[in-house]
Amino acid sequence: MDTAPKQNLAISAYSWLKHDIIRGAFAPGEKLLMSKLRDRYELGVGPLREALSQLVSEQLVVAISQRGYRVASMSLEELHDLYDARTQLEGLILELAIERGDDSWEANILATAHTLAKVMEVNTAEEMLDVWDARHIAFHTAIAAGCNAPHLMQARKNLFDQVERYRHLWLRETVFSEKALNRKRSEHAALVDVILKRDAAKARDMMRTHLMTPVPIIIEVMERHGLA
Amino acid sequence: MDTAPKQNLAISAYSWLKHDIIRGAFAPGEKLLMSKLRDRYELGVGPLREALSQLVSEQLVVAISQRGYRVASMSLEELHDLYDARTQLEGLILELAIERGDDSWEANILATAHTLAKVMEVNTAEEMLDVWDARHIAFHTAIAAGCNAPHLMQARKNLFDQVERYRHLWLRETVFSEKALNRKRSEHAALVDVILKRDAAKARDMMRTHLMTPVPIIIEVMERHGLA
DNA sequence: GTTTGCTTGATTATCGATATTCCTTGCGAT
DNA sequence: ATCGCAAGGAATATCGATAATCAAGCAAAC
Repeated sequence: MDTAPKQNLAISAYSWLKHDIIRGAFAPGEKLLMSKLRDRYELGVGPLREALSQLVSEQLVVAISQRGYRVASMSLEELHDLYDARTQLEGLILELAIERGDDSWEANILATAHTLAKVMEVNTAEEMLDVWDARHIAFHTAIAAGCNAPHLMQARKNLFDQVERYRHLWLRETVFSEKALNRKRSEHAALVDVILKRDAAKARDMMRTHLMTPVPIIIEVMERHGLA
Repeated sequence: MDTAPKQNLAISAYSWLKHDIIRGAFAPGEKLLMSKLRDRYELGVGPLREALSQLVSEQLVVAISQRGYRVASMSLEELHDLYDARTQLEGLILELAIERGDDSWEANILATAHTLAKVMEVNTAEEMLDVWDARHIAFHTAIAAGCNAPHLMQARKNLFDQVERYRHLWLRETVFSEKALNRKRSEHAALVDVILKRDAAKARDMMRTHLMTPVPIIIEVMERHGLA
């Protein structure tokens, strides 16, 4: 059967708002007028407030009582803290995964790495970006999943959602550069190699370096866009 | 001036609901009828839905579209995963804190440890529980704060909020037992000692052991209460 | 010239009413 | 007896209207 989940408007509003905030359709710090949001999404204030409440929990939006909602601001300081936290957490999770991962974990890493390595047959540039990013995320998630700790994975996802606004700045620079893509390709191959050899210390260091490479590019883009 | 923050009803509803869920006023898995919540807190459905949305983000409540909200269930499986995640994360944060902590970090640890060690002059049993718990949390938070990574601290807090329902089961058993309290006291003293010596590996092991001690007690209480 | 207070328009916060969806129960057919 | 289905009751989801609050502009006073 066609099990159309029939989700309620608050959930839809949440998805759309999150998407638009991450993609930069709303500027950091921008006030989110209920009247504007009503027009844009054709929704009542009820569902909107529910969606915004959830985004406040995720720290993509800040609420000021009696004064509505604003998009969370971005700063170099937060960028550094986010990537610091993310790098440390991903390193921890990777060590656990190497300690705990089983055969199907290894198989999934190889499968997702393979899929990621051959993103070729795409049409438009936007599609390229979406496809590469989705497979890139799937690859890293497959690695992390070996830690066998759902709540650590949840914490990882929370951090990732927060960093995604910054990361998206980097993505546009990388995906459209053959050179940058090739560099990522070889980094991923080296990572897989070390992980399958279960060399935890080396894998952790490589992962940290790998995760940190976007930071200088993001800083450059932020300064260019006057965000810093 | 008396800066009464004048927070809106949704925020109040969030605090009350969270408090009541953690303290077990609503059973795990219990359906949260809007009509009942309306009566209990004397609020409209709007603020309630906003509060519940946030609790869904924190995974203390689950929402099923078109079918309302339920308190998140509890299980031995989740208990083990939560404590695993928490222990690993707290260990990571402690290592970072030992590497990065400065003089004022050390001072705060000593200060909060001292305050925790002498919880004596309390009146009622309930007050004892609240005071001891607050100081206990302050002590551990002071240790963690040395990592100097706000977003890791946020991830830590998220995990803590989720574990608090389980932890509360343990708290009632521990705080009212002079023997258990003494054991915690000496563990804390030993922890402070090792931390100030900046012995990261040993400190991490001790911290993990310390955090894990409640687990068997919680399992016992859960089985007694038919939660498992 | 700066500050204070008032007025007015704009915005948020909340509730009650309505529409939609879900769940149970009971009846009839197989 | 069991299954399917329809009807009624219960609960959720949403909107529009109203009340409460805030922000800007102007005027008068110091």
